[in-house]
This record gives sequence, structure tokens and C-alpha cells, in this order.
Amino acid sequence: MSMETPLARVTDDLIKGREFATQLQGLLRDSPKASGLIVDQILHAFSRAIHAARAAAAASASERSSDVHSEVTDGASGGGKRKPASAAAGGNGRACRRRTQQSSVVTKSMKSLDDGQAWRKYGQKEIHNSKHSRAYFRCTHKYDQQCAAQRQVQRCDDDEGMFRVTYIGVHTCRDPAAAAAAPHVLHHLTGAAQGLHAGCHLISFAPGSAATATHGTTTSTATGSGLQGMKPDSGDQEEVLSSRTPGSSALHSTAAYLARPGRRDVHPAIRRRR
DNA sequence: TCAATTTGACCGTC
DNA sequence: GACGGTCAAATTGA
Repeated sequence: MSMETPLARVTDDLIKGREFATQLQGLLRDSPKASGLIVDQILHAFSRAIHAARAAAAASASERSSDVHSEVTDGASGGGKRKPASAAAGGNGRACRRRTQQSSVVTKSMKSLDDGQAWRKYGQKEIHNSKHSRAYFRCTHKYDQQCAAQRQVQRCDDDEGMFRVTYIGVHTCRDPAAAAAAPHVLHHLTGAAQGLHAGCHLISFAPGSAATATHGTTTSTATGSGLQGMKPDSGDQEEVLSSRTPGSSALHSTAAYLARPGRRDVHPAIRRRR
């Protein structure tokens, strides 16, 4: 393997990511100002992460002796104390349930649960040491478009009006409505992204900003623990915990808000029994 | 009738 | 054993 430390690798990846975003900025230069807003946020997030990673790398370099097991915040874990899921994979059908993907993880404090994306709730749990339960969502298009995006929503203990929303993974789905509404933007993005990364992932770094706010399918609901009836709002705080999907990111922010949690589409796998 | 949500159970990790 | 994440049958609602 490489001799570089994990932190150094992260730093390197982040630097690359920033470069890509910069290139993207150039491509979007002729696009609406909203696009630039998103790019700005991408760059800002990368810069912050790079700064932090560099500081950590410098700090750890002095104590580095032989074997370095320190890991960069493995954002994929809920509590941040999980082994790299390796032995978990093999087994019977239900094995490997734990989150093993190491994709980008972004945690935000939001007043609103609406981020313009279509989410589908698949679970809710009481969380130890938390007054409120946590709701689990995945992208509505998980099965029909293999979109791996997920999010977890939990009401803040200290501020009941705020929600702590953790976005895991990126949206790889395409929202037809959004694409139709802003084809040029998507064209730029996908084109640029493909040049960077074949996956062409689309992520919203600024959901609340409604930077590409058009209309689209949105089923943003959260019930149960009082996670419902929320409206789009601003004043969100974002913190990037980790990111391992460097290349393509960006706007798939279909900021439309279908007022009610209606049904949109359903992944085939859910279409069962009855 | 169909699709989304609820909720208990299951599973892997710590 | 505790805990968190996910699955899937049952339930709810448009």
C-alpha cells in the first residue's frame, strides 16, 4: 500500500476535489448565479476540510511512530466508532445490514426537513441518550435509479425547533422534473462530472439555498417523533464530516415541495404482498 | 386499490 | 448485552 497517512490521503483527495470544483466553476460561469452559489459552497466546504485535515496531519505527524491506525472520521458510522466493515459482508441474506458505504456524510442543523429531495422513510429508532427518536430515510429512487442517498433526521435535544439531519451518500438519481426545468445546468454538471468521475453523482451541498430551485418531486415527510409539517427554511448549518466521493457533486436540488406526503413512485422491491 | 408509513424484529458491531 | 441500522409485515390513508 501507500506510505502516506490516512490524513494525508484525505488532504490529497480534498485538494483534488477542490480543483474539480474550481473547474466546475469555470464550466458554470455562464450559468445562472444560483449555480455559482453552489460552487461557492462546495469550494468553501472543501477548503474548510482541507484546512482541518492539514492541521490534524501536522499534529499527528509528530507522534507518528510505526503503525498508524488512526482513521479519518469515518463518517459512515453513526457514532464514529466503528470498525471498517469487512468481516460483516459474507453470510446469510440479512447479513451486512450495517452501513458499509463510505460515501460522503454531511450533518446539518435545520429548522426544516424539506431539502427538495424525495425521501422515503424506512425506519425509526429510539436513540440512547436522546430525548427524540431518529428517523431513517432513503432516496425514493433507491431502487428504480439505484440512488444510494440516505438521510437521518433527529430533533435536537436542546433546541426542539431544530433538526439534526445527516445526509449519507449522494444522490445519483435524476429527477425528471428538475432536469427538464434546468437542463443546461444539469448538462454542465453531468458533463463536467463525467470528465472527473464516471459515476456522475449528484449531491446537494446547499439544499436550503434552493440554488437550483425549480420544481420536482418531493416527498419529504417525517412523522412519528414529531418530524413532520416542516417547511423549507433557511439558516441551516452545515458541517462536512467526511467525504469520499470527490469528483462529482452538485446540484440535484429540486426544491419543490409537494405540500403533502403523498405517494410518488415506489421502488419495485417495496411492491410486495397483498 | 395502491403506495407510504409504522413498528417490531433481526442483525452486526462495540 | 446494549445499541444503532435495516428489513419487512401490517396498517393507514388518499
